[in-house]
Amino acid sequence: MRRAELERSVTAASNGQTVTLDMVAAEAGVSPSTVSRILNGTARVRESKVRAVQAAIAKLRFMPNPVARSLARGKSMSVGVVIQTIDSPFYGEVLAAIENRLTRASYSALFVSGHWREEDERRCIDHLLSRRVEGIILVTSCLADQELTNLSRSVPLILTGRRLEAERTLSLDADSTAGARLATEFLLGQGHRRIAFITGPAGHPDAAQRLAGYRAALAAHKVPFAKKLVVAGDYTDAGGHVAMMQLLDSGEEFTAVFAANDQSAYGAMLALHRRGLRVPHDVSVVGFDDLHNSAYTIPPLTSVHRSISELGESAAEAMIDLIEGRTPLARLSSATLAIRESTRPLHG
Amino acid sequence: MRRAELERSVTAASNGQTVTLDMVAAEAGVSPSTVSRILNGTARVRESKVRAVQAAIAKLRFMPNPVARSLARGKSMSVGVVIQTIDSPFYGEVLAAIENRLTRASYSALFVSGHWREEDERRCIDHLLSRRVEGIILVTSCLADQELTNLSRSVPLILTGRRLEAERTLSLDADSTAGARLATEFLLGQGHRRIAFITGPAGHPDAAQRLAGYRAALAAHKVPFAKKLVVAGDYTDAGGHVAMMQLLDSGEEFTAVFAANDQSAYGAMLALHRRGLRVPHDVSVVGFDDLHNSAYTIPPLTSVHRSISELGESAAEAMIDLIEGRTPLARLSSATLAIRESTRPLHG
DNA sequence: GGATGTTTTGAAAGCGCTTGCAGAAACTAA
DNA sequence: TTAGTTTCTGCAAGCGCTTTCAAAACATCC
Repeated sequence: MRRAELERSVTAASNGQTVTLDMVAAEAGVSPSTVSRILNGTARVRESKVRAVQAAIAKLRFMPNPVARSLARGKSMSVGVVIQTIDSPFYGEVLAAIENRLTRASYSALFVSGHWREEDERRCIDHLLSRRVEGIILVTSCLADQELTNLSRSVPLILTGRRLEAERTLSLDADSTAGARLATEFLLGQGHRRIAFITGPAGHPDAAQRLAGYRAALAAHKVPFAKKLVVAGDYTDAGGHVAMMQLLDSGEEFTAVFAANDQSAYGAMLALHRRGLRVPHDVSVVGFDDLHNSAYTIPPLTSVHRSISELGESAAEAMIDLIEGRTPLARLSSATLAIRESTRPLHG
Repeated sequence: MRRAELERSVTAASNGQTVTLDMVAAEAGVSPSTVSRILNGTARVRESKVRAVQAAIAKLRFMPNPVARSLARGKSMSVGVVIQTIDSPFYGEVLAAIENRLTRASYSALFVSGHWREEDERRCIDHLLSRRVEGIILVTSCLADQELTNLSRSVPLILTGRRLEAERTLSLDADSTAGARLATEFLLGQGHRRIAFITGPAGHPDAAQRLAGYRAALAAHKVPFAKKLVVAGDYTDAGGHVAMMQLLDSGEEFTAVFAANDQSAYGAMLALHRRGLRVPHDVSVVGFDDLHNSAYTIPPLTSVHRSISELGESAAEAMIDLIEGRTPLARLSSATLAIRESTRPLHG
């Protein structure tokens, strides 16, 4: 049977001439329309013909040409996915999920990366549009609301990590605020009062939410917000490292730090390590995103977990709904905290 | 001008009716063929008409429909990219590079993941084939040589991390053997003699190369190969962790460990940490791939570096050459060692 | 058995763009 | 000015599939 599979692969592929629907029709002794109808189930066809056609299809190993199909139907069966950097663990997971869901619905995904540059992103979107994608999923975007609103007029949109009201547009906001609050409250609950925060890139809505969550938690616990404990990061390891160095240099006291994402936390932990501070003994660290890798850092990182693949799946699912005229129902399970070894009670 | 850009975006997109080449022709007062010729530069056209057409195109904001174009030309301008898991830092980097290069040549990439399962991979390939991709880049593959050879008969192939002779096929072997040898020799040079090795998944050609490189280095230095020092990993953090635990439990002595990839090394380092062994004080660790993250582990990991994005770019470049009938010249710069803080001279 | 109502089916006209072919135009040469 | 070239340019026929429309085939009923 191993042999058989091979056989199958070979013939399916190596047949020089491409088999067309017309050839199938000829072989089965029916008209092309009939074949098409059988293929798409768009009309009832006599059982005997169905069988004849199916036999012909099998014999010729016919595969409908999606390009022709797209042209005829005026639909491309593809959706664009804009991310900022493909090579980040976070985006990787999202993409995997999107691709997976989309493929199952026999759409295909066109990935493009905007590199966090407005201009690049605009070019990417134009590229997608010119490829006639039927919808665009923006996993984070640098563009202004106004511009996205306009875009939404020409193609359905899914936005993640951002809120926007527009026609045929769904914001799939993972509500980072709540997650950030959860993390901060956890630290507070462990007795920490001087909790530093490493931010995400300025101007990034999602990053703003995380800061907001941090502040909300402090406020709720009547812990004064100390501006000096907030240092700028940019969601990268390097940024987290620099931020922590700055913080340590500032002489400000703190017993815990909450980083706006895991990568920043990695950088921060390294900085602490270099300065001879131990995690969690001297400083507790919490991250956000719970990347796969975070269970294997030293020490394993406590982090806000928000099924990333669920986010991707939901986005894809919603996109399909939007394209096919249904009203998508977006429900994301809320964030939880993966508690590991990078945190400890203050006076434990 | 911010305003102007916006304007542009809007009109380009929101125009309800799709503008077709025929409309451009009408507007410019020429025949569709002429417009097409101007668009593709397939024939000389009177200067005055060229201008008229360009004006019409600009006025109508016409964008040629790639689907129609594909159908007419019989080319899809898209290439398939098969990887195993999209959500791994390594693949992420490769993809980014491939996407980047391909886009520049106005091809688009269709990514699919095979999840390390033969069957899945076969399905993916069928999917790509049915989408009429003009070539397939296999960033690692689970399939047998024979099957790939067959596949190569229907579409040009680029294989990375694997060697295969077939028509219209190029193996872009990053030569892991040399890299592995480099790493091992580095450890030997530092005085280590009992060097453990955590392998990649069994049956994976690339993993086999890494083991071969390790053995070659030992042999070259007349250090006996100790079977007991080789433990099975699977390229994941978890696998590396288990492998190291096993190794420690085995009671075998060693002063250094070389992991077949960075992720395994992360897992191994965590295992060492849990057992109270310090890196590099008690055990030196070397990884392979030099993921971005490896500069931020604790301690930062010494690792074999092989510009991943170069690999991706070259693969894409070669694919384009193959598709367009040129003979690709594949040159990959050789591996280097990124020396960081996870290793130290044995009697330093 | 013919009228009437239901399926089934095929012919043909696209979808938007490319291209071979041949006539029209613009030039050259005589 | 005319025949001979060399350029342009339009016509029309696809690319492979979908879909409308109406004819064909079959079933139903009085």
